[in-house]
Amino acid sequence: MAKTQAQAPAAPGELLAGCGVRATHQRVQVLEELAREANDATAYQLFERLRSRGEGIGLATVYRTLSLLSEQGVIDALTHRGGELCYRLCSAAHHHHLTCSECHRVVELDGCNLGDWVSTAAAAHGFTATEHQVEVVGVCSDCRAA
Amino acid sequence: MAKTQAQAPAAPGELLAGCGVRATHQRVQVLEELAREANDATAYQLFERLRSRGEGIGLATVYRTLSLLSEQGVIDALTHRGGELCYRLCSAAHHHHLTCSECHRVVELDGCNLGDWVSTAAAAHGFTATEHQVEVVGVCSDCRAA
DNA sequence: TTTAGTGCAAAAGTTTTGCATGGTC
DNA sequence: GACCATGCAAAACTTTTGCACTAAA
Repeated sequence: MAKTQAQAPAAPGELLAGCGVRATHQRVQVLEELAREANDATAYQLFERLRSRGEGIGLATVYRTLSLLSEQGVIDALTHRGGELCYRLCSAAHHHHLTCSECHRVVELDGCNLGDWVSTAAAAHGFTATEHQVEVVGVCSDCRAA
Repeated sequence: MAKTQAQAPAAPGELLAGCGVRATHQRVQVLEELAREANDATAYQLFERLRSRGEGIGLATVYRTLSLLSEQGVIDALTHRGGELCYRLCSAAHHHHLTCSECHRVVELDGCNLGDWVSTAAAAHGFTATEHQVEVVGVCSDCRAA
C-alpha cells in the first residue's frame, strides 16, 4: 500500500486549491477550526472561537468562507430542527448524518443504499432525483445512560 | 363505505382541539392559509398573505402559531439548503418530502421502508433512533421540459 | 370568570453589503 | 501587477419578548 489516502483528511491548502479558490490565511483558519470540532458548529460559533484563539478574522469573512466552502462541497451544511444552520467538515464520500438529540453529537453514516428507492420514488412523481439527504435523530449511548 | 376519512383533510378546528389548544380565529386562519398552499411557506410569507387578505393578525402570532403547531406535529417544518425554515400542512402519516430545485414544488413520499436500516445504522453507533427524515431534491417534469 | 391568546412595538439576534485596504497567485 | 479576499461598520432581515388588552371555554 503506497498511500493511506482513504481516510486521511486532506490538508486545508489542498482542499482549497482543489476547488480553485485562493488558500488565504483566513480560509485555512476556518477549515482548521472545523477540523477541531467533532460535531458541527454555526458560523457565529466558529467566528467566536477563532477570535478567542487570537485570530484576527472578520465575521463577514467567516460567513463568506462557509458559504463558499459549502457551495464547493468541501464542507457539509446541516440544519437542525428550528432552522439552525450548522457546518461540518466531513468525508468526501456520500454519507448521511446521525445526531444525538441530547448532546448534539454527530456521526457519519456510510453505506447509503437508498439510491434506487429515491430514484424510483421520484420517478413515480415525474421527478428526476438529483440529490437526497437523510437526517437520523436519536439518543447516543452516553446520553441514554445519563 | 361509511366514511371517506382516509384522505379527507381534517377541519382546522378539529386539528386544534385534537392537540388540546384553543381554536382561536387566528390559528384557524393560519391553518387555512397553509391549506391554500400546495407547497411550503415561511412564517413571514404566511403573515403577508393573511394581511393582504384583510386578516388583522400580528406577526408574532403567526410565529407563535407555527411553532406551536409544528411542535404538536400538526404541521411539518422543512428546511431548505441555506437554512430557510418553511412550513407545510401534510398528511398525518409518516412520509418524506420530494422538492423541485427549480420551482420548489413539494410532493409527499409515502411508503417509507427505511425503519430497519435506520435502526440498524443507529445501533451500530450506539444510538437509539427516535426519528428520521429524508429530503429528496430533484427536478419536476414541468421544469425539466422548460 | 378564569386563563390562554393576541397585538403592538421594542429588542435581540443573525446575515448581508459597500468600499477602501491588503494579500495571493 | 492584477485581481481576489478581507475588515469594518452599517444596513437589512428575521425572530423573540414584555405587557396591557381581548376572547375562548
